[in-house]
Parts: sequence; C-alpha cells; structure tokens
Amino acid sequence: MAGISRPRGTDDLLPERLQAMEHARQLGTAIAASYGYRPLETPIFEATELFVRGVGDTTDVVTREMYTFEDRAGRSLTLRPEGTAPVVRAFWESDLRQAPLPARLSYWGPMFRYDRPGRGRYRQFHQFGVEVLGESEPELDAEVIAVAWRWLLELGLGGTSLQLNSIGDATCRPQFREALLDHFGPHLAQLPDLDRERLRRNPLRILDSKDPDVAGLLEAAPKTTDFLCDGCHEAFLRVQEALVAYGIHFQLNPLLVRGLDYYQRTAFEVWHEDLHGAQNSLFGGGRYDGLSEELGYPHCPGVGFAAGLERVTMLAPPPGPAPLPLVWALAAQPEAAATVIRLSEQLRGAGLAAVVDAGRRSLKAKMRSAERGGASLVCIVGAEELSQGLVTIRLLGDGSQVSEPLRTAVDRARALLFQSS
RNA sequence: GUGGCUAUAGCUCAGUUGGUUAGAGUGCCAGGUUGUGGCCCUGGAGGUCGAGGGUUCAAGUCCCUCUAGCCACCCCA
Repeated sequence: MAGISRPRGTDDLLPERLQAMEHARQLGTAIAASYGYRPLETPIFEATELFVRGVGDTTDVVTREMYTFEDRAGRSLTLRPEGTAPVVRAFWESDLRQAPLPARLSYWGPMFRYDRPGRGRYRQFHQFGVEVLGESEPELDAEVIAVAWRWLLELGLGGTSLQLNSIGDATCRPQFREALLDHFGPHLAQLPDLDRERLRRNPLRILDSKDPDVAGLLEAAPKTTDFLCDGCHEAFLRVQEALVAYGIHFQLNPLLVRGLDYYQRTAFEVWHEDLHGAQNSLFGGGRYDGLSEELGYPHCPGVGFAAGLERVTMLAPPPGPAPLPLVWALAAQPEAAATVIRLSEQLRGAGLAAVVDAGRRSLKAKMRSAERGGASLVCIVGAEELSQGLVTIRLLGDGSQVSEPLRTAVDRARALLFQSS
C-alpha cells in the first residue's frame, strides 16, 4: 500500500488490544495498591547519562539499543529503555524519600529499545513495574514477586514458571567470576566465538549459552549459589522462606543471570511455556542495592520487577466487552434527523452510551449497523412517530418492540435495558 | 547486528512449466421487504500483485536491491 507506514518495530494499539492492555495495567496498579504501592510516572526521555551509568555502559541496552538524540540546547537525551533508573532518580529529586521508608511505588509506560523486532518484541513497548526503595530486607524481594504473581493469577494467565537465583554481591561475585574463568579457561579453544567473547567481557553471561557443545561444560560449571558470602546466603534463604509463606512455587535456576549491570543478590524471571527461545521472559526483576550510588546519589537499596504488557496481553485471555450497553438512535426518514440527534443527547445525559445515525441510508442498513455495532436496543423515529410524538423502541435480543411517548422514551429505554440485562 | 522464510482485495488465502480483462471466502455498500437487525438469495464497489530496477515478444510467477513481518541466534519485557 502506498503512503507512509509506521516505523519498524512499532505497533498501533487498536481498540481491542488497547482495551486488553489498559485492563492489564489497571489490574496491576490496583493489585500493587493493595500491597501499599503508589503509582508514579516519570518522563519518557531522560539524560543519557542516567542510563549509561545506571544500566551499565557495557550492556547491549546501552551500547546498541538506545534512542539517543541531542535537543536544541545540545543536551544528550535518551528515550528511556527501562524504568528503574528513572524511578530511583525521581525518588531522590522529590520528597518521596521524606515519607516513611521503604517507598513502595508502581509505574507504567512506554519504553524504547532499538533492537530487531519480532513476535512480542517491539522497539516501543510498554512495561508495568514496581519498585521498593530504601530498605534491603529480603522479605521485600518476596513481596515484589508476590505482587507480580497475584497479578498473573488475576489476569488468568497460566503456563508460567518463576525462575529464581541469587547472583551475589560485590563481596562474593568476584570469586564466582574467577571460578568461572578457571572452569572454562582450559576449554577456551573449543568454545564458540560468542561464548569466548562473553567470557572475556562479562563471564556470568556464559551461563546463558544455548550452544549444545557447551551444555556439558555448563553442567559441571560452578554455581552462583555455591559462592554466596554469608550475607547473600542468608538473604537468599529468607527470600525463599518468605515465598513459601506467600504460597508461591519457584524453580531455583543457577543459570539465571540478568542483562543489566545493576542487579545483585536476588534475580528472577517469569517464563511462559508458549514463548520460545530467549523471548520467553514475561517479567524480569531483582535487587539492585548498588544502583543509587552508581547514579551519584547516596546509598539506597532497592528491589523491583518490570513486565512487558505486550507479552502479557498476548497470552492472557481477553477481558470481557465494554460493560456499558449501547443504544442506537435511528432516523427512519430525513425529517426525523434533528429529533434523533436530540434524543441521543438525552440518552447520554441519562448515563447511557448512545450512537446516533441521522443520515440518509435506509432503515434496514441502519438496523444492520446497529446489530453489528453491538447495540442492545434501538430507538427509531420516522414520519409516523413524529406526527404522534412517539418513539419506537426495539430490543435487539428478542426483537420485542414498543411505542413510547418522546417525553418518557429515555426512562423507558433505561428500564428496558435494565430488565434485559 | 548475523542467518533463513515470507509479502496477491479491509481481513484470511488460491493463482499450473512465465501466456488474454488476477480469483475465492469473509467483511463493506445496495436490492429482494414503499420503515425494521440476525438466516437466505441477487448485484456492486474495492487490487499500481510490498517498493524500485532487470531478463523476456510477454512477469503476480524468474533475477537483483530496498522496505516490512515472521523464525532461529544475540539480547531483553
């Protein structure tokens, strides 16, 4: 088709899909609120530096996926690729930190990453997430997961599994990295190029390898959890105990690592059986106690998750139709146009949703449109009704039909709708 | 960013070894019912065959480039 088409990797949220996404988002916000989380929104663009320092300057997100531009004053700005660093920034720039800690926050909005589009993967996508700032108690890690899990349940989304790991912190992770290097070092020659590069740049990432030749080596590789320092070990146990208390099943996954630099200790993802390859992640999250300092603020522990709304709504059963029953007001002849327009306004004033068709098409065509358009009831005014001051009211469900004086037609329509539903 | 598959009506898709005015279903508009939806019947509109170039007497069909989507990697939501 000729004309201008939308940019690669973007999608129009047509009514049906938008309704599903709004539903998921509102449900998420409401569930988070029931755990004491208050919603906030941050700008869609931020100083580039926020992500370079927060997400990590060696990560894929920063090195090749950011939409970065200069504004007219020469500032480097970036369309946000994720939501956590902006929330931490907003926390410090506001009075949120004056309220009792921890601060429990939820957010929603579009995110932008310049990577190759595919099913459930967009360059502009939407995330819903929560963050808990200002306290490092491991029970909070479990709480965040509980919010996510309850959300999934209420969305009716089955086929999911919770993957849980601890990737240690600044005191124990270096030792684990050494152990990994020692383990794979002797076999460098037989590793695929990609994995050799991973080992060089970010050794933990080799645990992500899906190369069958590496499977054996991975099997015997050191586990993150064997190297946890006392603090991390105890914290990990408390997270698991709290999850049991919440009644949430989890799968310990020693191969789970996260792509963004700021995570430490708890890392988790929710996977779905219908999503394949490396796109199976519905949610991702974890603890990021070092992020605040990376950004140049005082120490401030935090934990949170983010979920991709496109992926969630792709897999969850669609929400029911709009609850408001529709009334269509139809003119049977041109001379009734003004009357049906006035009538439709009165219907709306009475709290009903009304569509008016005062055009010149045949009544048959208008009835057909009303039926296809989801009308529960139609009000017909033509020459006959005009001369007697009446409105013909027809219920589309059973085809029953009554004549009602124009003055009381709105009340009668409401009563009939109420009875029939 | 790498490799592969795909692109025909609003939507889902046919289209023979290259060969006349490119089809179906569905949706849309209208008629059958001088004012009444669903079921049925009839008719109509709607296509630069993703874009550009090339081969050929002749291209929806073969070749090249680009664009977009999908799949597997990379990586993430």
